[in-house]
Amino acid sequence: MPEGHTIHRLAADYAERFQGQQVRATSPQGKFSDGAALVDHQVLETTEAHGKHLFLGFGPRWIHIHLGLFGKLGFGTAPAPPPTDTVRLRLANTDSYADLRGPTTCALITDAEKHAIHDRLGPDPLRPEDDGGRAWQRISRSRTTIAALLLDQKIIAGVGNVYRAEVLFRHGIDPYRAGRDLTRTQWDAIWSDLVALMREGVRHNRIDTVRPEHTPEAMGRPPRVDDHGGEVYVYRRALQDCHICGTEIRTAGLAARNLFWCPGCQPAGGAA
DNA sequence: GCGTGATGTTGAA
DNA sequence: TCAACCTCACGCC
Repeated sequence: MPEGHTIHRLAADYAERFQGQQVRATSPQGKFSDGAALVDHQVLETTEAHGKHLFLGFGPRWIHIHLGLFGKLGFGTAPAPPPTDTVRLRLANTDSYADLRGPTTCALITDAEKHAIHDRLGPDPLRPEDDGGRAWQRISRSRTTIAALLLDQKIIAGVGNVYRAEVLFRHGIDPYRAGRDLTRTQWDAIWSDLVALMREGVRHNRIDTVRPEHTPEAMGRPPRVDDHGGEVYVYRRALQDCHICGTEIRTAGLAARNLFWCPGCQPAGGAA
């Protein structure tokens, strides 16, 4: 279940196992048989991620992968077991295999098509050359809520529902505040925080957003068991008490997703 | 075994 | 705003 950090991690995982080598490519499920046939026995030259989009470079063509909500990648050591019939794409070499299941997108594309995808994505906190200033130009002019803007991949690429909720909490910002009512200073702090949080996410392959001084150990609470594996302040903690101020965490639908926030720490119209 | 929901996006209404 | 799509893990019977 992927936000941008997962995709960057997967790009590195593919590279580590297959880059510079010929791969065997198959589509046991059959939905990508033509594409797999075209890259079978080709060398995987490079891998790349932009936001939640993953690109595997085979000469002039790319495999474009988007996991969507359900997509999963499983890596393993050879010998690969017989694939189940939900495997959209299996890459394999003598040492490793990688099984892709349930992606929203798995398609062979040209360089031009890849460029078009980059062009419609905003800056990605995990791409070193990307710049949050580009996002600010859109946000500072928008009447849309900051919570909706953070999920808009045209504005900022790679942030998903967990990072959205958590970064707004960390900066004490009411999710319903309009983009144009943020200050440049607040946005710069959010962007640099996302850069740091998502880099940690790539490193540990999970989302942890709780500051050291707020960990259960530091606050004398029992160890946290968040069902998604990371330590967070508000994501999926509806009706539980905020660890910082004790207010009940709230949830509501926003931009077709479940939003979580603490009304105490993120007051409406409040200063951050 | 069945129903539900999930870290996402697109396209039609 | 809503349905559609893709898969799987979990809770409940």
